[in-house]
Amino acid sequence: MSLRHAILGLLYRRPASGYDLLKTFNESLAHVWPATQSQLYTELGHLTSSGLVVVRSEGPRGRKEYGLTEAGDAELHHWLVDVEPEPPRRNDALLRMFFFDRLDTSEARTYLEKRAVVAGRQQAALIAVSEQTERDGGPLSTYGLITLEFGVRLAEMTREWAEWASEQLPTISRPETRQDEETG
Amino acid sequence: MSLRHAILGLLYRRPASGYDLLKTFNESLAHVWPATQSQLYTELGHLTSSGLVVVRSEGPRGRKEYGLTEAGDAELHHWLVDVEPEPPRRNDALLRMFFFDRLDTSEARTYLEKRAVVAGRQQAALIAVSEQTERDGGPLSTYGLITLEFGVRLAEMTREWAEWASEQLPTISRPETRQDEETG
DNA sequence: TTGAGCATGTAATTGGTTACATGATTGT
DNA sequence: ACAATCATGTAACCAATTACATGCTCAA
Repeated sequence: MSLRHAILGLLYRRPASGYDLLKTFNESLAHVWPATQSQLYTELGHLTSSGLVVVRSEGPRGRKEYGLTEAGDAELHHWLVDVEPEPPRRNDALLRMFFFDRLDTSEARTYLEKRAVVAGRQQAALIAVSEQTERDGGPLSTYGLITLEFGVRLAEMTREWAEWASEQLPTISRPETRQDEETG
Repeated sequence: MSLRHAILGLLYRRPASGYDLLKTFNESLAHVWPATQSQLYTELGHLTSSGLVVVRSEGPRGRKEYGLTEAGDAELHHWLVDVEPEPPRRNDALLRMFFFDRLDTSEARTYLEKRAVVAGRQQAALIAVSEQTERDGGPLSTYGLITLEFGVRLAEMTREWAEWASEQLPTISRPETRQDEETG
């Protein structure tokens, strides 16, 4: 469960309220680890109970500003260096490929060409963000740029793969015939 | 929710019991869409209620063999061609990168070098599986090979990215200092 | 006769999403 | 006064994981 670590990581930089964290999640972390308002407030409660964060100060409108405790700081470091990252377990796009023998070749080709176009657009968008971040500069952006670069390379790889895949398709249209038929 | 579609896709090839499906999930689908025994039996119940699958025959030990209905077949086709695949939303490894300014350069380098090694091993393993599948042949393996190729390219890209990233690290060790400290 | 493998199901818990509910402050 | 935004919290629901629970069949 990395949500707790995402919160610890943000609080390491500066103390923040649930409301502040939500904005950061939506603006910066949305594409690597989305979280909802509901989740954040719940998790801040859990983190407080387990002593990893603490309410530093209370402000207007019931605002509670959280900060890391020493235990929270240690847990963040432990997670960063000692815990093996879990690769994503599920991939909707790849799951489909397993069943493409159900389609005829022209349907499969249409699908793969669309994947290539979408990946190309994604790549262009990420490059734009990347260049903007670079222009804005600042030493803190180093790791942001490294993260973005992964996205750029992933999009590029996906586009190339989809183009390659559509060339691998059998040239004759051969939708497999069902063995038997029944209406539920 | 793609589990239902994974089940439909497998049942399109041949009728199967929950037990059969579990084996196929563990052997073939584990890396793109894992599912547990519990999930499969529950989902087969839902699919039956909604008329997408039907019990074709019952065998020894209470075995129930499921097959697609016409509605199930239509739903599978609809999903394959009309529904945009959802890209994975969460990436544990990338989330870490956001917080790497908390580490000093040597810790970050160690981490990234390990990523590169792991990705390289992964790539080798997938190439081996790929070559074996190719040798075993059969027209049904076309899409299996396309899926595997994605994995190979992803691993390669990850390795290259991790190597590149470790070169981007600032040369001086500069762990950010905490602004303030408190024990919960 | 016994153990491996076949075969199904339910319960409890966790993590995530959507929706509901409420209210305070601040700038115009 | 009013709207925008700040700010927190809970409830219901869904998907996934782990654990619990039971029993049959077949081959050695």
